[in-house]
Amino acid sequence: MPRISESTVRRLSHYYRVLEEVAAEGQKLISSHLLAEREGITSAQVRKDLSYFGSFGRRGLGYQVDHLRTEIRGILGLDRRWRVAVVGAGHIGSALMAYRGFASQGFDVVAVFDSSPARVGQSLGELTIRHLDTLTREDAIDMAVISTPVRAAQEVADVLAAAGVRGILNFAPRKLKAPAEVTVRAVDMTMEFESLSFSLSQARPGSRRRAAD
Amino acid sequence: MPRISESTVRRLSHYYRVLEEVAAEGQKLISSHLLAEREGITSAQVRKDLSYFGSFGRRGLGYQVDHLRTEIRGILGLDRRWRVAVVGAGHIGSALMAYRGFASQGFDVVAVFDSSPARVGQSLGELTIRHLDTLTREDAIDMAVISTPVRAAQEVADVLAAAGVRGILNFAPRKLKAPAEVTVRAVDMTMEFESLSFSLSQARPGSRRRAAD
DNA sequence: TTTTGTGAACGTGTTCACAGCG
DNA sequence: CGCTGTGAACACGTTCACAAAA
Repeated sequence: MPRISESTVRRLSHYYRVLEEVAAEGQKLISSHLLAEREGITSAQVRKDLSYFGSFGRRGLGYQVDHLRTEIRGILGLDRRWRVAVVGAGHIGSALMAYRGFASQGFDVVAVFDSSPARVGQSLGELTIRHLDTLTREDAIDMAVISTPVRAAQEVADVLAAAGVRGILNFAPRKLKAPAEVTVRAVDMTMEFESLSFSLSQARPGSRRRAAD
Repeated sequence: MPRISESTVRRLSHYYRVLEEVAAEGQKLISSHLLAEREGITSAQVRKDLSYFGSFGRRGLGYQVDHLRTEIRGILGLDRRWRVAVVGAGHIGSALMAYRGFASQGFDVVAVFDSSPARVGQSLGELTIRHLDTLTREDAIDMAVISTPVRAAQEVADVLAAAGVRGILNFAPRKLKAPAEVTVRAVDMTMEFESLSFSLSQARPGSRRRAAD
């Protein structure tokens, strides 16, 4: 099996979502063309992505929805539950915890940490906010969300790595250093806004105020 | 000027951030090597990225921090202010509005919308929540954040496009269709978690419970 | 000598196009 | 004939390596 690109993984998530919808509609079979349709993807891309993991379709027919869904669930590691910690119980951290969708997909937020003495001990949802110092390997955290201020982010990442956390989703706008066995993914809102700003600036050099009347 | 890749724009954001820091430290000059250092980028990449827009450095010397910062600010469109709307005053929408960093970078949240009758009329920060029906071109919104439930997202995007909004940052886990003149960027938390799940599953086939002792 | 700016080489991901199989 | 699976062609972004300039 070749190395799987990040784009392929993202598309697998997408296929999985489509399969869930299609399954809910009672559809039994689906073609690569139909799987591609909703995204801006080609059917060849779908087939290529899937081919990295096996041959799941039947020539002339397409893919069996239930079967493919099970396969992708396994590939993505969604056939188990993941223990998630949120570090930084500010706005973003709280927003994430409030989002119900995660639990249904296998992600259980089992701990929340904050460094503010005022916050520690308070409850957030069904959890009590803890100080990060109390995190141990016994917590068996699989992945963590860093939603702290940027200046604390690297230190938090170090503590997490030391506690055996193997996946980090970083919301702080700074590149984090982490050991090779820790996967770090970043969501950088500032960058997203700046990308939009760039696109909007490029689109109509000269007229910058509003869209054409 | 060639088409600029998304990765280049993201790196420009990074360079800009580094330049801000370096300028604050009073540094006058910086080399491509130093600009690259903090990210996992090569110095050649930095020079190539910048070369798409002009020749900002001096051979043998490097780049003047202030000058380059001004140039990148212009390239990214950060030399003006952008009128931003938040649609969906739930957890994520509120979290974004509470984030102070945006205003300082030129992004002013000037309107918040929600469809819930209970929410409309309430105040959020310094703004009063409005129904999306009241959005007009007169609001002169440049870009909008969609932080509604997924089922409403496409309809919201249509309304935004019709009101002349030219940039959308979509937090709903669904690909949005929009006219060519509207730039859509997506932040998909579910996909990020699933990517982590994939990485963690791949890392140690077999042992799935926790990191090695 | 230092460091930029850039064509050329390289590597990686996407698309094409068709063989293979139902 | 349908549609998948896949090598080959292609497109695009990154890295190399060096000429040009300070």
